[in-house]
Parts: sequence; C-alpha cells; structure tokens
Amino acid sequence: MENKLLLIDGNSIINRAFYGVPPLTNRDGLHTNAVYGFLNIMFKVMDEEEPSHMLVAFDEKAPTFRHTMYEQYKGTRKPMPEELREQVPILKEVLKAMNIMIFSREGIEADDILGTMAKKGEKDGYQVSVISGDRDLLQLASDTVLVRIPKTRGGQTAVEDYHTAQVIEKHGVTPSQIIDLKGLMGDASDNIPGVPGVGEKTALKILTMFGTVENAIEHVDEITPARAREAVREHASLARLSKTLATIKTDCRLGISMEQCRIRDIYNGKAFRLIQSLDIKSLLGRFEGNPAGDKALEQKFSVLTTVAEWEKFWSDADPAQTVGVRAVYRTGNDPATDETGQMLLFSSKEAGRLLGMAVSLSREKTAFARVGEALSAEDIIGRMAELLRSGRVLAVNDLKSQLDFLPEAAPETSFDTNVAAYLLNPIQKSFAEEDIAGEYTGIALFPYSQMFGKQSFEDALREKPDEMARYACYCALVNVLACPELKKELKKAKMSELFEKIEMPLVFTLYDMEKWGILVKSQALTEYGERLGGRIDELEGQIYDRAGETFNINSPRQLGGILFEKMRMPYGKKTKTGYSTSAEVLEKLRFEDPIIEMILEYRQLTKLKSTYADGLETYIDAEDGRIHTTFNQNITATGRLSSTEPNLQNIPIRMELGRQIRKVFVPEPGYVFLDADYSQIELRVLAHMSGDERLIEAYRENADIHRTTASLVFHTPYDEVTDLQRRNAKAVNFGIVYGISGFGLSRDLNITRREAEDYIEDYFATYPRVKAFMDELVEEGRSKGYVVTMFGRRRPIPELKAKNFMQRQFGERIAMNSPIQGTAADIIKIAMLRVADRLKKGRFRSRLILQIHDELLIETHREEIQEVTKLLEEEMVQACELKVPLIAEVKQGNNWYEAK
DNA sequence: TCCTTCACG
DNA sequence: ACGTACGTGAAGGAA
Repeated sequence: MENKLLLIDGNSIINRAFYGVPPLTNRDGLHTNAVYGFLNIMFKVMDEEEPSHMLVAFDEKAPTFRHTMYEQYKGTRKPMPEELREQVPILKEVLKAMNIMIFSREGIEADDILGTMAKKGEKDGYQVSVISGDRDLLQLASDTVLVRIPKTRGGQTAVEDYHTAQVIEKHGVTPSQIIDLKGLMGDASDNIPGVPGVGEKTALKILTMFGTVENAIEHVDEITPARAREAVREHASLARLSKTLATIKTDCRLGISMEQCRIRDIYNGKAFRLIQSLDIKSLLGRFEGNPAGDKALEQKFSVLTTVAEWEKFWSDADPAQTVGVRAVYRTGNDPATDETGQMLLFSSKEAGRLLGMAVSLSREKTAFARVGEALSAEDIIGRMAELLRSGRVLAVNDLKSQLDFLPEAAPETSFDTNVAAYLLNPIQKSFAEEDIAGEYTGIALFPYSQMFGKQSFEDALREKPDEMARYACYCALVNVLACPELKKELKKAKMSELFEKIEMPLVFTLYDMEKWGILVKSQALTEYGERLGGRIDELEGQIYDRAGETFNINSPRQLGGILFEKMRMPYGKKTKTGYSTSAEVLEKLRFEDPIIEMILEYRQLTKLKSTYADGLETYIDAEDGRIHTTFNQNITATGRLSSTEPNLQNIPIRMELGRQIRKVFVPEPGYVFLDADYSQIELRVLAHMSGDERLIEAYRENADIHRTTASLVFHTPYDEVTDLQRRNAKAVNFGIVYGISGFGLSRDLNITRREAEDYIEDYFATYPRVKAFMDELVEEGRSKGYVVTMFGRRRPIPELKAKNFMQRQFGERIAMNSPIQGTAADIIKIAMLRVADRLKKGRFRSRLILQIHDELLIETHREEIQEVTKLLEEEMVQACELKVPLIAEVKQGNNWYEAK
C-alpha cells in the first residue's frame, strides 16, 4: 500500500522476543533467539500491513531493562543479560542488510523518536502503525495512528491493536490521558513515581471526573474519596513531574526524511547470507522470489537431454568466456534406491558416475545437461574437452571432487571457487556454492539441505528433477559470477600468487594422491585387531574384579563413579559434566590402586582397536586393497591440510604398541617406501622470520637446538647439559611456537607456574629477536585483524578484539603461532608440488601418496630408489630459501614402520 | 548433536 | 576471578 509507515520500538520488541522465545544458538554458539523473535514479529506485521515506509528506533545507550516482564514485576533494574546484549548489534546488522532504516541518537529516547515520526507521518498523510511491547506508547494512538502490542504466548504471536476507541475501551481513558494516568498512578518499571497511594482504580476515577492532572490539581478539593484528595494535594508537584516523565516527545529534531524510510530490496543476498549464518532457517523461505528462486532468471535456465541440444548450447557461445560448472554425480557412500525402493549398491567404479552437468556462461546462458539415453556422460565431457583446449577457464567449486567428471583440466585453466573463498577467509566452516553465493554474487542460494534434506544427488535428481536441475544451474551460475569477484579479492589481499602457484596446482596433486591411496595388509590388520581384542578381554575382567562390579569402562561418567565415589580416590580435575578421567589425571593416581594401570592400558588398547584396527579395515577398497583417504584443503585456519575418512595423519607412532600398526601399511610388490620428514621445520621458520641471530647461528652450525637452548637458558656449557635440562628446553622451544604461556608450560613440564615463567623469561633474554617478533605479530594482528605467512596466507583473528580476556589471550597465541605453522604448511605444499612435478615429468613409476604435515611418503619403484631419494631430499630442502638450512631426512623401508 | 578422550604434527 | 599452551579427526557415551 502506498504511504503506509511502520514504526518499531527496537529495544522493546527485542526484549519481548528474548524472553518469549526459548534459547537458540547458531552453530558457532552465538545466541539468536531474540533476533529470531524480533524478525518473526516484524515479518508478521509487515505481511499484514504491507507498509511502504518503515523505521526501527533504538535507545542509544545500552538499552535499559525496564521493558521486561521480570523488571515490570520487580521494579528494579538489572543489567541486560549478556545473551541479549550480544544480539542487539546482530539485529542491527540484519536490519541494515535489509536496507531497513534504523535510528538512534544519544540523548533521545526511542519513544521520542517513535512519537516524533508518528506525528510527522500523520501530518504527511501516512497511515501509521507503531509496534511496541510498552503500553506507554498507547498515548500515540489516534484514528490514523495504530499502536500494536505483540504478545508472545507459547510460540504464538498475537497482536493487540489500539486506535483511539480501543484505548478507551480497554483502559477507560483517551490516548492523550495515558500520560495523566501515569502521572497519577506512576509506573514502577519506568521509574515514574506517581502519587503515593493512588493506584489504577483511583487514578481512573479522578480522570473521569477531571480529565487531566492539571485540572484535578486545580479542583483538588472536589476529589473523592478523601484519602485520594489528600494524596493529590500533598504530592501535586510529583504528579506534574510524573506526567512530564511519561510524556513522549513528538517534536524532536531528528533530521530524517520520509524518503529515507522507504522500503526497498529487503530480500537481498546479503541479508539472506546473514540470516543463514545465524542458522535461522525458517526465515529463509521469505527470500524465495528474490533474488534466488527468481522466476525471471530461472526461465532462462534450460535442461538439455540430447546431443543436439548440448551442441547447440555451445555453438553460439563466446569462446573466450569462463564456464561455470556444477557436476551432479553418484556418490559412492550413500547407496541409492531404485524406482521400486530396492536398495542399490555400487562398486567403487560405478560410484563415480556422472548424472548431469550444469554449465553457465552468464545469467542469460545457463543449462543443465542431463545424462540419459540421448546424451551420455562421454558426450558431455567430450564437448567440454574441446572447449578447454581453446583456453577456456573452468570455474568450479571443489574441483578435486569433480575431477572425475571433467575433461582433463590444468591448474592454469581452472578456478576453484571453494579454494579461493577459503584463502580469503579460512575461518569459515564451509565454502560450497550456497555458502559463497551471497557474499560474492549477491545471489541468495538456498541450502541444498533445505531443498533436498539428506538426499544424495542421485535421489534428488530422480525425485525432484526440476528442482535439482535448477539448483545445479544456480551453482554453475554462482561459480561463473563469483570467479571475477574472487580473483579481485585475492589480488586485493595479495594472495593471487599463493592461489595460482600453490593452491590450485595442489588440487591436482592431492587428487592424484587420493587416487593412488596406500596399500594395507588386510589380514595383518585383522590379526593385529584380534591380538588387541584378546588382551582387552583380559583387562576387562581384571578391572571388573578390582572394581567389584561390571560397568562400562569406556564411559567417563561410570568410570568416574567407580574411581572417585565407590573407591574414594582423590579426584583432580572436574569437567563440565563430572569428574575428569583423562590419562593425565589417571597418571597421578597410578599408585592409589592397581586398577589405574589396568584402565590406562585398557584405554590405550581399545583406542587402537576401535579407531585403527577395526576403523581402518572398513576403508580398505575391495577393488585394490588400498585405503584412499580424502585430503581436505579448506579446513584448517592455518593452511595445513587435513585428512579424513580415514585420517591417515594420526596413525600411532609415539608408543611402541601403536607404532606396530604401521607395519600393515606397505608398498605394492616391486616398490619400497621412501619417507622424508623435515627436521624442526617450525623452529627453523621461527629463526628465519624472527631474524634472531643466536637462533640462526645455532642452526647454521647444525647444533642440537634443544641442547643449545638449554645451554643458554640454564647457563650451562653445551657439553654439560643434562638430559633433564635438554628436555625442559625442548618443551620451551615447543611452547614458543604455540604462543607460550606460563601455565601451559608448567602443566606440560609438571613444574610450578613460577618456574615456567622464569624459563620463558630466560628464553626471551637469550633470543631477544624472538620476543620482539612475537610482540610484532600480536600488534599486527590487532591492527590489521589478521596475520600472514611468508607466502601471504592470511589468518583472521577476531578473538583479538574480544571483550573477554581469555579469548583475547587466545587470540594472541593464535597470532604468534599461525604465521609459523602456516609458513611451514606453505613450504611443504611447495615441496609436494615440485616432487610430484618431477616424478611426473621424469616419467617415474614412483608416486607421492601421503603428507603428514612435515613428512612425505613416496611409494617408490625399486629401480628408482636412488633417483627419488635424491630428488625428494632436494625438493624438500630447496622448497624455500631461509636464513637457516632446511633439512629433510629420507628413510627407506618395506613398510611404514621401517621407513620412519 | 555435544562432550570427552586420545591419536598425530 | 578467571582458566589457557597451536593445529587437526574419530570413536564412544550421554542426552
């Protein structure tokens, strides 16, 4: 409707929402219930009223608490709970994103803003609605101004509407008399005193007779009953003051034009993304129709089912243009069902079948090619291969996972929007099309899960073919549109080279590593598991005997009950949920009872059996007997890789029993393992980046760095350093890399905090540039909001701006650690690329198969051992030129145990 | 789904 | 007065 003004009392409504909606948080633990409740109320009212203009008013200072039910009842003021306080700026951000006018100014109360705007709107011929939880606002009601008070009961929002008539009906006074009413009866929650002894009943009686406070005072002698008469006489000035306090100003100078309040483009991509990040899914539905779910846009999407259609799509395409892509394929993990509901299981080869491919050149030209009788996967891929030969760039999200279905692309002609978005903000959890669409294209893409739940691509494509095709088209479009934006942002952040020279090429290297996998001796693994199982059973019996009952040893809760209550052992730490039974705690109880020893061994063995013996077995590929892990390139905040399903980066090594499991990882016949790891790469990076002379000198002399540190810190000649001193110095060196704290070191070394702090102080005195470097990193993190590695990789650190001391301190440790850990990660990535490149160019049969942060494992053909040893060592050492030598040690073995 | 525990660098 | 060393992933229990 034209000329309809909606005014919202921001503080009042968010308070109502906070107490009316049960606690909710998003996946990061941010509270969202008040924002959710507010938006719910707002949207409900907007749906009803269809306003053309709108404004949300806030109090400038931290909102007072006077509007809450609790406060109205108690009449006291308590600070706003943190869970609510943190939601106010979030709400403002959401409103801003929706282009909704928000207004607050110091010295002006939200009430007065609303009053002034209501008057102005009324005067300019607008229909005005004021939304508030506060009955004070009823004084603004008139025949053209509607005051609406939402009530949240049991999740349902009902709204009470007040024009002049309804105010009189419900409260027995006219809107303008509301202030007289408050003047007489007061309002505890608003700190309006009123006339002592006069309540609502009396006040109403007086106003019925005299109309206003002033008139009542003038005719005070006529007031009945006598008690009220004397009260008003005695407190006349208090009544006048109270009325003034209750009066909402309607003549503030705000400097707001009606035009600024006009509603425009509420349902945009930015707002969508923001609400999405708050995990308020139910509100996302409102965005349908704009701009994702944009019918005009979708009409241009087409579904191609024949070769002819597919050819035609490309025939008039601009050959220079980037192609956005989204492959839809059968995933191996979730078995599908066919038309009859029969379960279908696929072999690993079948698992990776292409079902369709969305391609996009622009908003005008986007299509989904569906694999079927008249269009095969080969047809689709074949045509695209030609396109790539002409130098087109493919814009894909998560290229590695789709490489099976794309023609042989090269790093130079591929752009992975997922990897690019990760580099720009590695803190984010996910970078799929739906996660980056809003930020880089303005398209508000629905989450896949919201449209298809947990369905596989294949099931979704069968059950909702149109929606799935449309979704894929949107993805392809997002990729092609996001590509130039991401490039621009990467350039701005000086990460173009990191992206092009390291991350993009690495996609292909990791793909190859995953494809190769690592051979596992299945039978040996089973036997290992059985050996563990035997011993576990023995221990289980002994533990039950000792405890005098059977219980679940794996349950920390039950175990805690046995140890600390039944057996009355002294408990050390407590966790949120009960007693801690961690190995650290149990170690200290070693001498209390033999049961502790048994439990520790039991824990160790069950871990090995469940995670490694049994766990790994399920990942052995039936086709080739190898385990194919997934290397994730977009998980860690520092730039490291991670490994999942299974994690091959945490195979036991520290304890001998666990280490034995490495014997089942073997090279195929005719091959051996070459395993190379960097020697103290992080400390060397620290030496380089800090430029500390002594540290650099020590490494140049190829000294034992822990011994050197011990010698300097403990003022002991190098050759006389004791084992204990060296061990302590080693812990300090580690601690430095982690962003040292006295507490952490003291816990690690089992010494007092005081001693630990002395160590640290001595360390910094010994290596003064290290101290300065750390301070600079923290300062840089604070001023820029992020820190960088030698190769420009960024790590944002919002924690440094946190109000909470602990969080800030955490931020400082991150600032100290990330550039070091991240630079080391950059370096080994470079080494991986060069090693893989040389193996490929030299037509070696050997292949890189694993990376474990500072270690590379190569399955090496026997005839190539010498050459590969040499090139491996060479490329790792030369990956980066530092002020200190970079050292890599290569070992050979017939299994992974021997090669370490 | 969250928490605790523990495997690795 | 707090409650911490940095970075990960998987399993099992509790809810």
